[in-house]
Amino acid sequence: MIELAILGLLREQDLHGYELKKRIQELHGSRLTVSFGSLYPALARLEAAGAVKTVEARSVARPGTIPATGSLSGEANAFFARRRALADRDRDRVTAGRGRKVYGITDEGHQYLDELLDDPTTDDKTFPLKVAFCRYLPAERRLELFERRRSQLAGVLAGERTNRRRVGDRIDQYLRSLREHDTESIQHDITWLDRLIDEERQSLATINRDGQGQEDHPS
Amino acid sequence: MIELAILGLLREQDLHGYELKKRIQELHGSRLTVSFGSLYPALARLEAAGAVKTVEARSVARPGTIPATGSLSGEANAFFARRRALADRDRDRVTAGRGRKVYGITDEGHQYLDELLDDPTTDDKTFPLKVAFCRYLPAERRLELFERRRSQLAGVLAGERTNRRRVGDRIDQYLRSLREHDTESIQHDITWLDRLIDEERQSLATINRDGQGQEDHPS
DNA sequence: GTCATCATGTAAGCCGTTACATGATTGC
DNA sequence: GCAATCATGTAACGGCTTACATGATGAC
Repeated sequence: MIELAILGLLREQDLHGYELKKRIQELHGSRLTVSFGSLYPALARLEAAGAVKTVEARSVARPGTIPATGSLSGEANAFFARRRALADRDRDRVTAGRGRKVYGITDEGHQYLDELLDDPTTDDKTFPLKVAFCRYLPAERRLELFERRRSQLAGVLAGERTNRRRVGDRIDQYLRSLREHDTESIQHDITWLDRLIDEERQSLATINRDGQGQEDHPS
Repeated sequence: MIELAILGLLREQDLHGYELKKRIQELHGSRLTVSFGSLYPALARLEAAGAVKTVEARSVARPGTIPATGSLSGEANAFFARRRALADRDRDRVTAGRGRKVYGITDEGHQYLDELLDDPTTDDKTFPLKVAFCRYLPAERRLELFERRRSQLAGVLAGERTNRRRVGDRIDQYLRSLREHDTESIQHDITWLDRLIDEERQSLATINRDGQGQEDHPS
């Protein structure tokens, strides 16, 4: 779900395609790689659908300007962004040919992102991506997301146990080792999810106790 | 690589498509699912290429007969197989229409499987499948397979460390948790591989010391 | 006699890739 | 001025899925 990745990243910050690609890899440690051949058409699709729009027309590329990489706090970041914007205006020449196309998310895009996050599928590919952007979900739905994935993995584990009984022995050592490792990996995932769920429940309880219901939903 | 799965399974035992599908799921605990829409064309492709052949013409389906599921030792298994084969001959009627098509691997198929296992790609999808059938590799190449995967994962881990430095903070708690969990998962994989590599080296050393070089290569 | 399961196949389509083509900018 | 990297795009193709179509067999 490349669109989820794009919208999730754009929701935080305007970005151009090339930078988006890098950020997508960063999200999920190179397990999630997208090629330009799928990224650019996806951006075009999203633009046609009105979910994103070109924020800054083709302009001269100057690396480091748009991405605003770095660990600045909100205020400082905004300050430097303003300074850069001014500097940019002075130096921008629309040279003929290609330049950056910086995309931003629209209101429809926000809505679409919401839908994508709300979609109940939580497979191995989609779930990590949803976690990466689950901060944009209200706490209740985030909790549901974690619990849905947990029950799914628990199901797989149960299936493997009955499976092991069916297949029984007559299995070679490497296959056995692979299966054991699989089971351990899934258990590791479940343990992680349990921690996430627990933390989420605690924070929910705190919010309810203190009566600040909306605080977690910066939509 | 559905062909690897098919050939790997057929190398142990003749099977028909429907049963193959179930066995493929079993291999890698439902992470690897194939649909009939890809399985049957793949079988047709492999048959056209001469890698597999139809062992038993379309006959009446009688579950449990061909698959020979169960945990029987080699001799007992062979005995019952012979008994079943006799019974089958008596009862086989080629009813018009569809029945099972049981496939077996050919000499070319063995060769192709060898090539597939030898191919150096060890991505998340392919590697587990190769481990599932690595018993068909000579010990040296099996060791190489494990080491190749290990170094690949080590690379990912190194990349993530530098990555973490670049991105720095300004990362939300869920994304941080996701990344930490990713790192742990990869480390878990590496630990597993280290165990496999160690065992492989020990067994190789034993073989070399006892001078039975060929014993591990039932090709 | 009918329903679930077993069993094989085809067709349309989705989602992604690789390979190709183009050009701008930066550092040396 | 030349190479590496940044940057955007297109076209062909690959592999797999879903949905559809068909039919046999066994259990009740």
